[in-house]
Amino acid sequence: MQIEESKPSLDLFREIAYKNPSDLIIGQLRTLISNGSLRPGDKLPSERELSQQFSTGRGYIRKAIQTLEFYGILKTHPQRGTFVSSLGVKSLEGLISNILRIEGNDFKSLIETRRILETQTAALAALRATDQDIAMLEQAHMEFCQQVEAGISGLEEDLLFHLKISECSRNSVLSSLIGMITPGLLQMSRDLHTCDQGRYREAFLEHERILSAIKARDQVEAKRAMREHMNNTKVQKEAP
Amino acid sequence: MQIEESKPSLDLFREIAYKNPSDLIIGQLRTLISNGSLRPGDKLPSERELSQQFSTGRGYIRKAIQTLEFYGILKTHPQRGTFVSSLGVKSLEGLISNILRIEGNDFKSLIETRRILETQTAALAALRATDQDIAMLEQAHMEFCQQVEAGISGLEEDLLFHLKISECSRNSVLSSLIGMITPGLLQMSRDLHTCDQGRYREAFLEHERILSAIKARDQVEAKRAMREHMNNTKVQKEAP
DNA sequence: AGCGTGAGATTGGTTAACCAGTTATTGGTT
DNA sequence: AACCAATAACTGGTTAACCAATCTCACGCT
Repeated sequence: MQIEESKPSLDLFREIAYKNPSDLIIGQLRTLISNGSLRPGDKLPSERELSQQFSTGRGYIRKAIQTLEFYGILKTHPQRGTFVSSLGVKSLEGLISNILRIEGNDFKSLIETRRILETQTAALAALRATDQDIAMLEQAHMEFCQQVEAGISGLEEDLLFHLKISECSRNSVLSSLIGMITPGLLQMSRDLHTCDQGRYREAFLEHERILSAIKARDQVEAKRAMREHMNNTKVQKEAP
Repeated sequence: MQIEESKPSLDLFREIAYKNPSDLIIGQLRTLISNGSLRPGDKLPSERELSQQFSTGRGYIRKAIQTLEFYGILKTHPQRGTFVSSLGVKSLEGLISNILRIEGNDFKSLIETRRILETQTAALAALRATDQDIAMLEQAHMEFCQQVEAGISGLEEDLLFHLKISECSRNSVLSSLIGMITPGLLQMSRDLHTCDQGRYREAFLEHERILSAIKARDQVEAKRAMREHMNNTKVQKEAP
């Protein structure tokens, strides 16, 4: 566990090692569940008891519990106590390990996932967009166009166009997920200067195709256009 | 805004109205960004100042900041301050509204999203699974089989099988996302008794097909098998 | 004038204490 | 013995105070 040695040369490692205390607590809770000390449906010890059992502040216990509740693993009733979800032990273990792994969201996975989400979202948008939605989309597209014409990067407007599409999909989960993974990508994209200026004119045309497909309610074409857009947008990093 | 009226007949509404204070703060921060009071790159006022400006506890400020940081909108440096991400104003607005909408994760969206994620994940697993991965998968499948044979529900093992597949996809983001949406679905599925006992035998066979496809490294077949599995698993609620 | 330097103010991080509501216990009554 | 009520203990929710690291800025030395 004592990863923090004398050489802070690689800051990446330090950032991984310096996990929030609450993440450690989540891990501890997982072992408790594995041990069988905490069975589904059981009531957790009080926050105070946990805090002194783990010898840490109660705030971290609270945060860990909130995280676990967000993922549906715990359920806390105010003034009554916190309870383990009625899922099975194995499921809980798997889920928690998944949660812990959420930090190592690497680059390629982000891009790949975005590709998947956006592609499907475009198809759904073509299926479900209302006339009002399409008007919104057109406006967003127009703003992007203006930025590109003005020679500005238009990265934000690009993102905004995609967010609007996700809203048109009428799928709140998809929309949320895209909103979650997009900022990181955008940041990386900006840091690496992935897109040269000429790229944006292409992107504009691709957007236009996507928009047309959605307007025409053509699912397969929307999907295809978005997939192509994603392929072109892909960060050219390992390309020789 | 004053939704909480005199009639608490519909508890659903109360639950929506009783948002965490931090969510309200997130909304406030959004208006600050919209106003232009908070421009990208700017340093936020100190947590204390914010807390008294919003007349609320500092803990809620902290929680809101943490949430916004998780989504990549803020970046906080210990002992230095919290800063607005260098994304554009419009993007920030769009993202935050997305975050606020994250609560209303409805049913159909969850199922639809799961279908999308799992389908693609299966294809990736077929592409990337190592021999060791496949051994894991087979063991998970076997355990599911045993549960079904024993007449037990096997809901947990079912989930575990899918989680293992997501791990095989070698895509940390996809894996995380599936881990995030699965518990809620599982809970609903259990509450509604979606799957009768006979269903599990079918599910077992479908799992077997998916596993075979992955073993054969056949992407399209894995995708197809998983899609069929999802179609059959789909909650039959609005079916006549 | 220019540059260190150190005290003070300010920051996010952390902990302890307080509050309102629930639950368990205990004592008395029937 | 059985039941009920009042009280004490305990719960999560919330706030205020403390801590170490950092930054700012004025002062003094060169």
